[in-house]
Amino acid sequence: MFALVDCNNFYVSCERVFNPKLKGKPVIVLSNNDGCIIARSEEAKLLGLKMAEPVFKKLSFLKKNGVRVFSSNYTLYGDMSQRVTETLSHFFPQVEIYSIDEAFLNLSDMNVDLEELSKNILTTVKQNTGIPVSIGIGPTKTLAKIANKAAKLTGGIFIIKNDRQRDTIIRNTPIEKVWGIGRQYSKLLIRNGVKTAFDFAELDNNWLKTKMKVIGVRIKKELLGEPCIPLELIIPAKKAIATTRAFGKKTSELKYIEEAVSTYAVRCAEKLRKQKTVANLLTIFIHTDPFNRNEPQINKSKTITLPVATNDSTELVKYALVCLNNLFETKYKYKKAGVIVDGLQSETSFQGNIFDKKDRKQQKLLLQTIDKMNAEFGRDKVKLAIQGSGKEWKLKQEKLSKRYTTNWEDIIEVKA
DNA sequence: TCTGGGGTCCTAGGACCC
DNA sequence: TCTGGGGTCCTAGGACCC
Repeated sequence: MFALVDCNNFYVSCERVFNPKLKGKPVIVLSNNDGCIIARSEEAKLLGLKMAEPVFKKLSFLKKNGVRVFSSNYTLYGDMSQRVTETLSHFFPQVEIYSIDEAFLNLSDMNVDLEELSKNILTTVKQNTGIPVSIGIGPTKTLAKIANKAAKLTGGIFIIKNDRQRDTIIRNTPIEKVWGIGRQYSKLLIRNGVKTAFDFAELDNNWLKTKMKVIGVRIKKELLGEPCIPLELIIPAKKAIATTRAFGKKTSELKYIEEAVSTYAVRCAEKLRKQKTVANLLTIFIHTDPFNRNEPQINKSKTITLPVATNDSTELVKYALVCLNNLFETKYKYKKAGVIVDGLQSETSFQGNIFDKKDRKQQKLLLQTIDKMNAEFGRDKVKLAIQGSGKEWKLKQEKLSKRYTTNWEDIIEVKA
């Protein structure tokens, strides 16, 4: 059996842990740049606020209904996520961290009453971290996901115990709610009369294979209780790393875009060094604001193969700027840029270049020192001059809460 | 005025190898 | 009139996830 533990309205719950006044009130958390609604408390959902809704369309509504609004605070959420995972790891040897707010558990060798176990998890996680979670249990990951959805309506726990229960629950699961069925497949399936997970499980394998390839067949098996997706216990190294952002305000100035792109490249280099990999492909993209129909639009990208795979900030910045200058045209107002590194290989064993005469030892030492200083004194305390101040393009984050758990200055004070 | 960011997997098709 | 067979690797594009 698999369990899926899912934190309820995770980002909102994180905010509530440190600000109990938010309990019982409608609360939402916004995406980067304070753009869209990406987390909602139950009260906010009841008000009819939708996921991914642009917040500017709702400003007066939010005010009228006393909705509390927060910018996303990933430093806080990341740390809280780790605390939840730690608690789960005490219970179980086999935990797969599936996302920032979800974990799969393997319950196969657990000789205990699942109901009791689930209750225990619920209360312990709540006690240790302050975060409420729901648990869905089923014979496959796909069914555990479905059970988890049901758990949200039944007090936090739902267990699919036998085939009869499985049949009932998949009959009541709309096809678009199934893990792995997105918008496009939903449309296709509904067109073909497949409305529920149960309908899907009855489909002919050949039809499935032509329409949805191996993925479709796998989902069908999972829905019928045959596990095809194993627990991933080791977090695999990333195969690509991206840093992409919309600017706080639009700009036509190459200088500012250079600052932003350099900063994104440095960020990618830092992420590469952290997982001890080097990249040999670099992609830069820039584009205008796709929502503004009145302005001329442009959306360009350029990918280059680096002469030697690297995680050196200065080198990535150098090539990123070459690409950018290649793409940039003065007449547009740019809204977003991004840097993506690809073709990642291990730092210690990658394909060299016989013409490369550069001494990399010295440079590596320098980068390690910078990483250490920035870890201690704060991001970008030591940075490249080209990165600039960021005040022309940095994110809008007007409703940011404190970093309660990772920053001494933000720690909560108790007055007695 | 204002609409997020960061990933993965699968497949088809072309280039290339012996 | 007639020109092999069996592979791998890479990339772009489309789907998905949170």
